[in-house]
Amino acid sequence: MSKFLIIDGNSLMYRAYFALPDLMNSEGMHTNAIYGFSMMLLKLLEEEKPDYIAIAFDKKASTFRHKEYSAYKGTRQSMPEELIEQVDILKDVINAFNIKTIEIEGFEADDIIGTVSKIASESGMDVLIVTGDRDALQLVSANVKVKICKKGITQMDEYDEKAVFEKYEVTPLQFIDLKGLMGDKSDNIPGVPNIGEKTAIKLVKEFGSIENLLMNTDKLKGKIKENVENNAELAVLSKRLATIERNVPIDIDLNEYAVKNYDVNKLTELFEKLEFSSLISDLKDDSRDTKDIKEWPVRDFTYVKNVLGKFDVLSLYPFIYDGKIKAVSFACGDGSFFVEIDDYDNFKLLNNDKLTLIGHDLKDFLVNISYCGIELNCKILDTAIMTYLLNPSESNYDISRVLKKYLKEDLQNIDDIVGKGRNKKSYDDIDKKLLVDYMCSAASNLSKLKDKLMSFIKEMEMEDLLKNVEIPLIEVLKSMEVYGFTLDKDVLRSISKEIDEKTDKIVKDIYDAAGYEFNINSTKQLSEFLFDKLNLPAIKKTKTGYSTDMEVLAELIPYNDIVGEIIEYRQLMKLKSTYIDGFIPIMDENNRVHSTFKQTVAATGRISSTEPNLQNIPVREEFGRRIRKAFVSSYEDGLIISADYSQIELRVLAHLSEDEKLIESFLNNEDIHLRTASEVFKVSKEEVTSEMRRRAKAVNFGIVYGISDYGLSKDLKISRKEAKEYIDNYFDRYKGVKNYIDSIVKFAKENGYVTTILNRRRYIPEINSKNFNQRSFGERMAMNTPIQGSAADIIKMSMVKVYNELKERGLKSRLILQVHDELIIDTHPDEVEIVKELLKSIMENIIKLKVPLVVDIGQGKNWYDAK
DNA sequence: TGACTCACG
DNA sequence: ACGTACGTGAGTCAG
Repeated sequence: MSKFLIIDGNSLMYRAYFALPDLMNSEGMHTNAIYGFSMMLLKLLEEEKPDYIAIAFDKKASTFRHKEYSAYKGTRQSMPEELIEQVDILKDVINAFNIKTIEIEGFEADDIIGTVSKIASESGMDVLIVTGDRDALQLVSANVKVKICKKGITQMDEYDEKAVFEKYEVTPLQFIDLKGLMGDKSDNIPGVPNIGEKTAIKLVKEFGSIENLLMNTDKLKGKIKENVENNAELAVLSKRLATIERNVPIDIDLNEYAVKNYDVNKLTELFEKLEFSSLISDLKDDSRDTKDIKEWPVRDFTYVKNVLGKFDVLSLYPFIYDGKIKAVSFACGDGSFFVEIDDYDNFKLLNNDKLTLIGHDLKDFLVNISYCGIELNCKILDTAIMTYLLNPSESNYDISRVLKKYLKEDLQNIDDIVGKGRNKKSYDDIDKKLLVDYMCSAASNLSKLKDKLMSFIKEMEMEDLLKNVEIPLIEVLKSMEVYGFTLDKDVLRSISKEIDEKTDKIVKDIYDAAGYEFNINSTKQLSEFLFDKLNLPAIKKTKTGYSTDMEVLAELIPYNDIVGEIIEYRQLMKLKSTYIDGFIPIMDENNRVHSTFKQTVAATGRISSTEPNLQNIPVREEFGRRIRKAFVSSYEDGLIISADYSQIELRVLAHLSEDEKLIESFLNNEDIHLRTASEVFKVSKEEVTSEMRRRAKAVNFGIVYGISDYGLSKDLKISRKEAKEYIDNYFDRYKGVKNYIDSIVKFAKENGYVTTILNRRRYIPEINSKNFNQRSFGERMAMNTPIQGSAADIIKMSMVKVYNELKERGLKSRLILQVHDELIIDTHPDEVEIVKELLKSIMENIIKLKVPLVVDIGQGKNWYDAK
């Protein structure tokens, strides 16, 4: 926990002045207060090692207490001449220590200390108050301690709650009552006449507070009773005067009080003038010790420039806050340092093709600066992606987790520094020291992390995958994100209107049928309507009640016409909320939406798309498919060109399994589902009906997913027995596939993982589980991952090549989207033919498999027409 | 925040 | 006997 040291400057200055003999330098200047103060400061810094420090001073002005009691501090003598002449120099010394002072018009140091200690302790710091005044004991709490000068200038007593109670037998807050009763000569607080420390302690112990005492004076007797009763008002006033104000209206940024190295040169110069030779030698010793450890590694871009002249590998870790890069930490052979960002143009310094930038999630950073027009041509390496390759099933690749796992480095969690949700701090409120520490340790560990990860990657033979696919893909995805997909708002609006009209009618019908109004979006209320009101049969249960999903509703259609309307309502609401209401507000000034593509999320190696998800735009149903009419080219008269791999997963399966029949089918460019139907149903291809083909298609899907009779039976709504027959027939005809599936499951059981064509690896610990479900799940993953993952490998390779080819040829057309087996190019009208040729030749030839890869190209003025 | 539902390959 | 098809992301409700 951070420690905030706050010093009562006036109090310590007086203490030093009175405790030391009258020292003078050769110029005849009095120096004892400065000397003593400096001694105390050095000692405190060394012993307490605070993270933050501030020194409070009284401000010469009438304080609020004078307004209440004109005699307040009336007996105090004015400051002696010999001390006055030291004040300004002392403040120079403090300044050279790089310590900030706090003075506020109208308030005493006490009140500043009371307020600052409250703020600091409330923000979770430990506070240590140093003063010569016992009054401060009232500020002691669980995380506030007070150090009080005892004798001379070096001896101090430290008080926590327990120590206060042990010594004075009252709580810190009762200290105020104590002073209210006994008064204080030095502050001229009157108190109650004839009540001294002894009596005051007795009374506070017995009654708890002055207020309670005054309500119970009947329990007192003799002189004490008389005195208290006659001076009730005085007691209350005294208490108020003795109470340290803890809510002084100050606007304070605790970060500004982070401990910094003192300015050795300035301090030495001052001490020389003051002739504090012993302190000068202390100073030098200390500064050597602390310099390395406590160096405040905050630099600017001039420093970055110097570093870049010396090193060709640089680690970078940015702090992106509210979409802006607020700061960056760098690390290189010279150590690590932190730079606040005021001008993105400074990043142009990194534009150097000899430079290798190591980062963790570099795309975030590159996208961010790209929006400001800055493109870097340096080489890059990304430790997040490396970690993902080593194990793509992790739930996240936060830097703190990765460093802990691979380097056993403990890094504070960034959420603890910045805060989360409604506790998120404003940038200025973030503890700068923690942030700098966090970022510098992140950056300074990246290079070591990279080495470690690289050794594992080489061991697993994933170096090619990393260097030829995943790393180059960063720039491709960055470009896709920054470029965006252009939408036609009018198309969205007109579909929206159409949906509104339809749903208005449907909602009325449903309410009429129910006889009451309810929220159709609520599964709970909908199931009450369906299963209680209409008494329809509840087919499926969920954890929380009866299911109302599509499968259930479809079966309920024959029972009541309203069910059809409910289904339609659901579909329309989904379209409107997700694809229209969800998209319009995120369009930029050029009518584009910018998705974020995630490279480290899908365990199979696929990329995913978020905010918005452009990989699930409707296509299966005609009405929803019309949404795609809104996805247009950014160019006047430009086209959307779509290039999709035909049956890529089954082709991959043919390649991996080397199944003769499957290979033959693809070599002959057959209708694959038709062929499967003729095999499974043991008829000639001419005899295959559309229903048979539909079922065979489901069987093929099942094979890719890791087949089970249960899953197939559910999908086709046939008996498990029948499903099992299909599967048996399939495996009988496609023996190569059967062998492959058996062998991949066996491999996974023995090795604990499976791999793809490019050696991408996924661990499957579930495969040896004793739990049947877990184990079956593992087996299906073992079957599906090499297929889905290899397809992902292939299209990723194509993306890199298509992107580079468009770039090298200086074409205006852009790769803007990937949907697992499909690439979308926003095509300039002059480049339609070249783009189509380029796509087809690159994608079909990106890798040589045992079957050909076939790419279908579509084009149109929008995505709908590009099919 | 988790559960449900549904959009895609 | 067991009881899920593989991989994702987003909107909505309800507690």
